[in-house]
Amino acid sequence: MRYWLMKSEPTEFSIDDLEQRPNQTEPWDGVRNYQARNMMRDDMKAGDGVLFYHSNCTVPGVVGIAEIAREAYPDATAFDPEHVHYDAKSTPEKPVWLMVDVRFVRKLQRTISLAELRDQPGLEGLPLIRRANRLSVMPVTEAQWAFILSLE
DNA sequence: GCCAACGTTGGC
DNA sequence: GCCAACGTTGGC
Repeated sequence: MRYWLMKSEPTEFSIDDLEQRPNQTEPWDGVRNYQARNMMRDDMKAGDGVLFYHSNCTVPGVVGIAEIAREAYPDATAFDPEHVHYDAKSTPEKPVWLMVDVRFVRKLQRTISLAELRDQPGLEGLPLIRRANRLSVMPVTEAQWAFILSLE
């Protein structure tokens, strides 16, 4: 089993939105970065743990836990010219972009903020806290997972 | 294949 | 709203 951190802008899709979805499950569409796509395609398995991270908001940080509910499959929003995530490179015959389904597990009792994570000795290797990191999906080691959740 | 221009991310 | 970082695009 692997662990991940996935970013979402709460104004677009928040941990509360996920909790309220039918089956508490949501397709994670809109990933348009090859590195993130490759990790989803090659390494994400059903049951993997996900730290749900709120970005671009008042207090960016980890706000909840989710899990991978369905492994990578074509992101249909790329096929729709009307959709904001449309990409002409991707077709149903040769899909370029993939998504996974994510299922709600629980909210954290409090937000573990980016600022707090930056202050932790031992998290230096976490891609999230590298300067200006823009990956929206990134791996988290089992030790990092346990350590971050121990801060709760 | 290089690299400047451009667009996006995301913290602050 | 600003802007640094960085991925992508496209001219050459």
